[in-house]
Amino acid sequence: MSAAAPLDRPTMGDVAERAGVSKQTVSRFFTGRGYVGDDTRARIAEAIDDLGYRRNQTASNLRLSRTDTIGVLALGGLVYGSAELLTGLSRAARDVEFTLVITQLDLDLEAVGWEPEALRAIDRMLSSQVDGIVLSTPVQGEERLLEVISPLPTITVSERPHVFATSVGTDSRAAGYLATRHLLDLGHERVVHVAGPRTRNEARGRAQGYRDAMAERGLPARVVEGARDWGAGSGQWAAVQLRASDFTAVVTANDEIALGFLSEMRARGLVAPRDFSIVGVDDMPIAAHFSPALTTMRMDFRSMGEEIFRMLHAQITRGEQPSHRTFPPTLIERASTAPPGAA
Amino acid sequence: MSAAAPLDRPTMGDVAERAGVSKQTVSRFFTGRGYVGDDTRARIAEAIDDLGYRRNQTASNLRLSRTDTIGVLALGGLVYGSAELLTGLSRAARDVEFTLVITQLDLDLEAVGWEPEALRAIDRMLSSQVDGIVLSTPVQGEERLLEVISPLPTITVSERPHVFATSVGTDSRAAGYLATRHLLDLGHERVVHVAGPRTRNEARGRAQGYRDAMAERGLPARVVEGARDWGAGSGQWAAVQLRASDFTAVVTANDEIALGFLSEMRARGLVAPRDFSIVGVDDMPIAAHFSPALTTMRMDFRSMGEEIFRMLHAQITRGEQPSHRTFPPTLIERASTAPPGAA
DNA sequence: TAATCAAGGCCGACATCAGTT
DNA sequence: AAACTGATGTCGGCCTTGATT
Repeated sequence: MSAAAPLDRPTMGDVAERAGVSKQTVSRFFTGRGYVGDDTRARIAEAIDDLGYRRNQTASNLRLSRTDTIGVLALGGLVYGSAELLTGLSRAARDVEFTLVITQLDLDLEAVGWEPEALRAIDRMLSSQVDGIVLSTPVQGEERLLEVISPLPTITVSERPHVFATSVGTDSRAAGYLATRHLLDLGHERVVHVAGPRTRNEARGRAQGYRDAMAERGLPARVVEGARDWGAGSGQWAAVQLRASDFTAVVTANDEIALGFLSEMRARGLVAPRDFSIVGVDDMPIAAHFSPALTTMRMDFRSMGEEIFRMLHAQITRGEQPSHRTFPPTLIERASTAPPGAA
Repeated sequence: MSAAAPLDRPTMGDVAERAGVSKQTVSRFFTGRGYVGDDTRARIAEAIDDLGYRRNQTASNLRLSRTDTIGVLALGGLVYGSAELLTGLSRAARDVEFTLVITQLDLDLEAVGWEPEALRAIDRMLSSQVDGIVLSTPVQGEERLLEVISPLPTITVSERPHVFATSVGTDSRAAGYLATRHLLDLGHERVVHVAGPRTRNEARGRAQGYRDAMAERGLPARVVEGARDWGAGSGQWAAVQLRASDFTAVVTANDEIALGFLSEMRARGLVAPRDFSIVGVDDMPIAAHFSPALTTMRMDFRSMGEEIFRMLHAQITRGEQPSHRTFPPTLIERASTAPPGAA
């Protein structure tokens, strides 16, 4: 059993020899820095074609101390938001011929001990000479990771400004606030909130927005904590904790949790919006197909991903200073909300 | 506006100088090839710590013509299956300290003209000296991509064996077949199939399995084609095409399509399993929270991702020959299926 | 003989600078 | 002076060889 035979790829020298020029000229052909005559250019192009030559990026990386690569550290599962964010990052990276090195650490962030693993991943990225790093999961404890990364250009997905890094985030507080306001404006007073995983900044922000909106009206807040993930199971579990008399409306930390909540309530014969109103957060494509179609806060994760990449790229290539930006959510009204007692 | 100041990282030479040894000794310290005395080892470790030294991976890559990196080309959206697959790949890669370079091309595979973009992405990966490539989306036309990649170790996610590459896939035909059999065994005879995007091999496999099962019983097949993606909208659209008298049961190409179908039927006052039975494919976590809980074919994409990586790694490090493997689906019975006319 | 370490060359592309027309 | 090309050195680890204890 032996390793696969090394592929003997042609080098610039081979191309040069075949084209009857020096390898430096071939290098100029590729980089565009310096003159290459039309005649020479044609011969080089032909030689490249004949040999099936392809530039060795690793050699270039070493020489230039630049890889045109950014590292993306995605902590936790690839749920809707993170997947969309990755899509946005990918698209923007492709526009400027950058490559994404994605490390997904599917760790339980609610448990302890995920940090060493994350630090190892960052260490590997730094070794690989990535030009910048995106820390794509807002989570308690990210500050320590950012310190390690600095002074490399860094962006963290976060709602609050950071010292070491540019930060970009959805405005989770606004999402929670606006969702709650929507229900209050419909006339609901007993509104509860089903929170997301407690170590996630996004979950905390949404809960805070809910609390602020309730406080504004002088109404008591009631938050169901205890979600271990962003899944429907958490919504089902939360529904089990509540009695129908406890509330007339619910704001859930995201759409999937809303689905689980709806499903459990339906098992008890309670359907929205007849028996209660419900608002989710995210506006996943499937939310429009829930029964009833879900009113929710749209978060444009994809655009955010694109913007994140562009800001990081600006830091890398133009030395722009760290800054902060948030993306506002939008209320999407569907069938799951109505005034209380509308039946 | 100038580019960010280059970070002057220490090199092995700096470490060597500080530790009072030669850089070759420091290299041995890292690679483990050759002797390094305990005394020297300790001094080197200290110097590394003092300087905050980190190995430059790009230099190593160049010298060794090996990057411990594999490229992953993900065509189309990051839907449930592909996201789970990535998670499996990531996990297995981490076990052996490999890095994933993921290129997600969010192209419309139903449209023409996506191939050049895919070829460019592959070209970039080959330039970066990846040790192997995973083509993670089963799609019509992948053969041409595989030819370009060869003779680099390659795995494609596919249900059928390939000439150039190892292939691993879910058994979509079996999924379609078993889902249909389940309905037939319950006593249904008018069973229709809502197909997925037609350029996807998985969609075709599932449809074929459905047809085979129907043919086996001498029953006429009816397939609703026309889905442009794997989303719930496709299911809703399909439901609009059908009259209630057309069928007593449905097999949808995946769970999301089933959700859209359920939602549209409910709008017409028809609910499963009272008025019709329905089976999905994938067993997304949310499927258990649909109303009714969805009977579906579980596809273990995550394990498949892990296995894919391991097979590719075996090819890379031990020169194993291309082979083929499929992962069987499992029927998960929930509340959406019942004998016909069970109401 | 085994353990330990250093000197020099090499991977492949690119920058610099010198040289030619 | 402008257009064009080639020789040499460099990026930073790692391998080979050989010397010393």
